[in-house]
Amino acid sequence: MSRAPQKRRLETRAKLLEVAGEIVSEQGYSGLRVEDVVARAGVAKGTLFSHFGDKDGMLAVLIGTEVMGQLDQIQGLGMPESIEDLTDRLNVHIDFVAQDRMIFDILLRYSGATGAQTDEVIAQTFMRRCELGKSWLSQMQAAGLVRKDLGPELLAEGIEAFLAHVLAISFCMEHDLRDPKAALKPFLQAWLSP
Amino acid sequence: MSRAPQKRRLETRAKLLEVAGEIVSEQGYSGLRVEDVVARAGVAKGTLFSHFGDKDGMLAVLIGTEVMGQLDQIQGLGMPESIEDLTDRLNVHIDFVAQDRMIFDILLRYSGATGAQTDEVIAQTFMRRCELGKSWLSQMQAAGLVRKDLGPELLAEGIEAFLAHVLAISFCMEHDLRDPKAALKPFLQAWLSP
DNA sequence: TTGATAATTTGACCTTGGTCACTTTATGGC
DNA sequence: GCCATAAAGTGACCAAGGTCAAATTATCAA
Repeated sequence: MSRAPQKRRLETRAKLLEVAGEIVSEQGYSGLRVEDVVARAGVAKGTLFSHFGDKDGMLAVLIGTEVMGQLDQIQGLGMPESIEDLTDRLNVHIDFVAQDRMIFDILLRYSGATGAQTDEVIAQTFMRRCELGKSWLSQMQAAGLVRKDLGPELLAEGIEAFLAHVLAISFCMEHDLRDPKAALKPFLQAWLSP
Repeated sequence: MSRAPQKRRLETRAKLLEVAGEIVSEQGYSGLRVEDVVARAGVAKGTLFSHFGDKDGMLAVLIGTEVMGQLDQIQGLGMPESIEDLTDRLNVHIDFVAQDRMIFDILLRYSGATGAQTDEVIAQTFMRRCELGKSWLSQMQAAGLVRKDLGPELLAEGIEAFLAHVLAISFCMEHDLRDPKAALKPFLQAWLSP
């Protein structure tokens, strides 16, 4: 049983995240260097690792926070009026992830985490999006907009699968000819139509 | 226009792959170190990079070759007799990928490659599995075993999406409670049933 | 206040993938 | 065979993430 973190530690953590966020907004996620972060934050390298475990751990917090904000945006919109409407609500997320392969990799690496560690922001975003999907889908089922022969949980998870798929494809194509947003539509139509 | 590679180069490449394969069978893909490979192969470090670009490039060849062998196995079996039969044929692949997260990462990184570079083994495996899926699915459609309202191409790609999804999930759970092979079944039943 | 204990931070050091100017080796025309 | 040129290979060097014993700072009971 460990004690609560001291104020100093919380400040250090906040400073690291603040500085890292600045660097990301200047140079993107791929341009982030641990050395740069600690230099700007005025702490030693080891401090960063004691806070986040590794570089990916820190990126996970940054990215998870960002995705949480996006979910806040979508949250209030209420039940989608159609499958297409539902699909369109994923565009914010697709645009965000598609901008940098590193985002996709980090999301993939931290998407599970069993939900045991409640401090894993990314795992929380997945759970939250799934819950949101479930809620929307069961409403849409009731309204006859979505097939009823499958449970909303399976449907929601399937959407996650297609979402990841079109994003993965978009990174594979060197000169990405394929637009992930357009690619998602036929899958969700096929998956959700009554 | 570059000339054909000299015999010496082909030998060096073969030696590197042979040695790397040995190390993998001893220590797994995650345990592979570039230093070890070049030491055992008796070449300089730069040589490896001149052959494969980077470490992942060499892993891609190793893994791609392995997957090709698995496809050879499945190839001859002919049209699956049911959706469950089809699902079971993916078990070899699932078992292989699930053994080491690095395999999954490499597959994801190289799965596209536009098909432009014909030397990319992994891109070829994806195309081949998709073609195989398409062929099976259109036969199964004709036999009334699979829904006919969607084209075999979309169905095959959807299977890829679910396959990647259950594998991703299996890596996320720390003490992987979920068996990816079992997890795949409901998705494919839902996706393919008439 | 003070000393014991735990939390936090430090930075020298390590590991490992990757680079590139240079050397060695092969090839083809004369 | 001899030389010019390209292919192949070399290894010292670099970059960047990650480690950990030691030092510093906070907390709290006596």
